[in-house]
Amino acid sequence: MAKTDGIVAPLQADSPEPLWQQAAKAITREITTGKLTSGSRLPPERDLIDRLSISRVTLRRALQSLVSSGVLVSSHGRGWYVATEGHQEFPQTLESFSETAARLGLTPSSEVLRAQEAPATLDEAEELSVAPGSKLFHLERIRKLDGVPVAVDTSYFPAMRELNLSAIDFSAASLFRIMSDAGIELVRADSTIEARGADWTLAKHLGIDVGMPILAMHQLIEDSAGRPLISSIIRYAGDRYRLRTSFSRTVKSGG
Amino acid sequence: MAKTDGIVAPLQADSPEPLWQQAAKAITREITTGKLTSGSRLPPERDLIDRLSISRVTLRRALQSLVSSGVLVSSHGRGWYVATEGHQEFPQTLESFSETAARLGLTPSSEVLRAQEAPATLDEAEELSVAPGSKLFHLERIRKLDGVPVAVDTSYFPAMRELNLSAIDFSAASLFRIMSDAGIELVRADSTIEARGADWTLAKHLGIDVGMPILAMHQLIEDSAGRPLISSIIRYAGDRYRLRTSFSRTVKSGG
DNA sequence: AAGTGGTCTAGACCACCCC
DNA sequence: GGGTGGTCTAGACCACTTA
Repeated sequence: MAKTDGIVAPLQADSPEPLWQQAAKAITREITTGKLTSGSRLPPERDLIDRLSISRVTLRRALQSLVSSGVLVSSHGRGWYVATEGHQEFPQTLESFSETAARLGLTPSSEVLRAQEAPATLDEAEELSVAPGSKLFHLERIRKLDGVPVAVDTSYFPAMRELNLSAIDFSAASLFRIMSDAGIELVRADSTIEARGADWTLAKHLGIDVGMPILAMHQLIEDSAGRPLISSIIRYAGDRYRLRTSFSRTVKSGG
Repeated sequence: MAKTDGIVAPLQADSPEPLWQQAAKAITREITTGKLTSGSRLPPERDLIDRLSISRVTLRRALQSLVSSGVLVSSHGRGWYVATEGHQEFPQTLESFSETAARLGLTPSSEVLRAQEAPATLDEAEELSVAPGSKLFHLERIRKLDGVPVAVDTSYFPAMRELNLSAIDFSAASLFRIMSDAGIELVRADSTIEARGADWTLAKHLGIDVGMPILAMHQLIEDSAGRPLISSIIRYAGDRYRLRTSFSRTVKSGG
């Protein structure tokens, strides 16, 4: 009975990170390491609170956060289940470039046009809430599918030392992955999406004519505290890409 | 001191609706009726639990739900505030046409191009999971802001009897409102967004040149059981509209 | 120091599922 | 009936803000 076959409990109460977040991560870890497979049932809540040494309310807060990230689903009277690929709800999550590539069976690649530090202009500084003139890292890449140019991605963000930017091969790296590895959590992206005509530069990079339709998405990506961390504009050739997402409508007050 | 100047408490424990939802609605009501104005501070949590006769945990669940719908914001140590226009977080759902109009202070209107029943084609039938040849209602409208044509909205959906379609003035009606009034809940919309060039018809309706950039969003709107109910394509003039939303990224394990 | 939101607990009761 | 998730409570302690 001392056999803790499954989720264990190294949660620490003195950490600045709330217990429920630690619990959520502990559960996620069981899934990513394969100890809990897709579609399988979790131990009952009353077991988990013992193993994790937290209260049921706290555990449920962790479980709830995993529901809203689409990792778990609950079934009243039956139990908690790891979300299956098909059943996976992605409320408000945009399919990423590499996810799209995988879905279509195509190989994604990048051509780096620019990867350097530069002092922030007034506009850039205001957008990211940093001091004008402070160091920003600018990254500009052509994104390709099976070698065909599909989009131009232009991003900038504060050149934080812990990112170790000089060591990175941006033709392969994912910006989200880099940030995540540095312990920086990106949780929200305020986005605007519009259609424009291609300007000369963009037309050249994408191999299309000037004036052809371009799908432009601007995102201001924030951490959990709402601090803006990355500004990004990605411009897709209109006839080569399509954004996919699934919106869920909020249940407004019963007017 | 018996003066309950503000939020009162007609919550009923025997209702099928959870207490925290009732509480959330009660608070929303105070805002929509103007008793709590934009930017103003709410009474402290420990007051509210007395007035509403609920526990603090339950109240906080209600408050939290209003945060995620962008109605309230909290400030540690200071209090709860009604979200202001400027502080307004991006909608977690896609901002609707009329919501956008309201945000910009413009008057939305519609010109009806088509509003009639027609038998479903094979493609239409497949998309909505109905029998080919069954009655679909087709609605096509030009959407305007302050009289300026901004988009063409083309939708079709099964001609359900309970919708009472012949009695509706589609130049003013919202499709979502009609469905909601008929007791039909629209909860999810699988969406694709792309940029195209305007064809001749669209150019004519929007008063722009052929080939100008168009932002086209296709939505397949589903009820809570995942049944497709409405297929809709809305095509915006690229230089007159911009979609706004806020994506949340799943918090993956801290690997 | 007082007031306020943020986190957490232990325990209760209910509704649903399956045997 | 026994197991499971869903809701709710009363009370505690902590962290931040304001004076």
